[in-house]
Amino acid sequence: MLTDREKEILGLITRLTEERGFPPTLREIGEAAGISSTNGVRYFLDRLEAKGRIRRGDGLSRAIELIDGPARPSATIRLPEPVAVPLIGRVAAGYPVLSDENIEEHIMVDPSLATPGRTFALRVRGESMKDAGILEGDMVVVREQKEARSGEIVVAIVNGEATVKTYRVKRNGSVILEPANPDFEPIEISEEAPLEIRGKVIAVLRKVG
Amino acid sequence: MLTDREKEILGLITRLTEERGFPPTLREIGEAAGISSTNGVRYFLDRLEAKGRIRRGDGLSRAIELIDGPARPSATIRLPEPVAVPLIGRVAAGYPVLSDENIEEHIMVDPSLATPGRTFALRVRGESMKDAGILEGDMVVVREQKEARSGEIVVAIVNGEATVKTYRVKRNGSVILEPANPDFEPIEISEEAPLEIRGKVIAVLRKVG
DNA sequence: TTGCCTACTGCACGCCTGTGCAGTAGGCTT
DNA sequence: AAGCCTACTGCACAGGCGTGCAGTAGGCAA
Repeated sequence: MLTDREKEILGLITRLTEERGFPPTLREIGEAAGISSTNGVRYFLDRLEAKGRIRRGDGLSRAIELIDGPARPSATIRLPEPVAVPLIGRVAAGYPVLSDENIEEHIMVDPSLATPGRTFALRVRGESMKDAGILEGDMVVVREQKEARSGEIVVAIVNGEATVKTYRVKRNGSVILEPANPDFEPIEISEEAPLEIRGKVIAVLRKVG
Repeated sequence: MLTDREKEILGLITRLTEERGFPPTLREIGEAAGISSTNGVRYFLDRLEAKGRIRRGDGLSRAIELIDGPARPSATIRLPEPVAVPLIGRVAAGYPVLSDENIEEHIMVDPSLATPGRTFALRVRGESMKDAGILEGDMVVVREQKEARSGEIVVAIVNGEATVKTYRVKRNGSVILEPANPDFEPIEISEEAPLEIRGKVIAVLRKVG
């Protein structure tokens, strides 16, 4: 239906509109597409309008209305494919983390921060990892795994309670969960307080303000 | 927060934008609101921008972006629609942040963390905001704006250099950019070192490990 | 009554922006 | 070789459109 170049131009218009909140002018499209003449751009707008992908206001500036096509027209600009990560309510002992009843909603995460698959997100409670830049209310993206290497930040269950801490194996072989805040004490793992690693923190997301 | 008339004007702009797919001009708003002078309209736009309900492009026609944008007719499925945010390379003085050559790539962000529109992301250099949970290498999502309220974390240019700091207006009216790390000194704003605010940090993203 | 805030009018200026018209060049088909 | 489609360049032009500056009028608080 659309030629490659037409798709490209339509994608550009969509991107510019989304980024700025209002549609671009002919010259702005031209600059983005590498077309120096406003009429080169107009040629494409006429075409896109004839093909029903946009509507235009006569003589008005920026009067480009996008008519949503069946698919996202942005296929030509390489937008990364986001990953849907389930946001879970609680990490409880015994229960599998990724069970359906446990999933409240999904958040979309850039693929550079999370891989699809056995990944979940949860909201951090408490200030115990403050000095690692993980604050109360932050969301952490966690890759589900049962083991970890020393120094990695993990989600684990000790004493029936879920917690986010740095996993550390000491020289003498003893294991501790280390907070990143001098106000908190490390948790020593013993036979009375066994460790259940649920996953490893791979990203932190925070809404500011 | 808004006066009755301000609400009315904002509602008008929202309605016009939704009806036509692109924002109105000053004169179109005036006609709809019964204001004969473009400056009557401009008065309200200045107010709405100062109150953070819209953002405007300098000197550009129809460059009105609604902050709590018009409800886009998105087929709301169970997954949230991610927002594409351009990741920019450098924030230089005098240069518009959101120019095409400046955009390296896009990252996808959950809509709860960023609204579509004039938003960009950049990578943080330095440890000066460590205690605010913003570490070296983190990506911050920034809403482009030229002013800020005291206490907000901003991206600004002082002495030709881009920086992320807390914007603070003191009792005596003097302005400082405050780091969140005792190893760094606050930057005092003076006539020799003027302040150029580029935007406000609205989210922090970090890849761990 | 002085001042400040809200809510405008009126007008000139000048860049921004879409339009009209003329033309070019490569690729493909006939 | 002619013709048509895609994909543009270049330039002049008129009016759209935001901006600057000057001014007005009512309400309300000190």
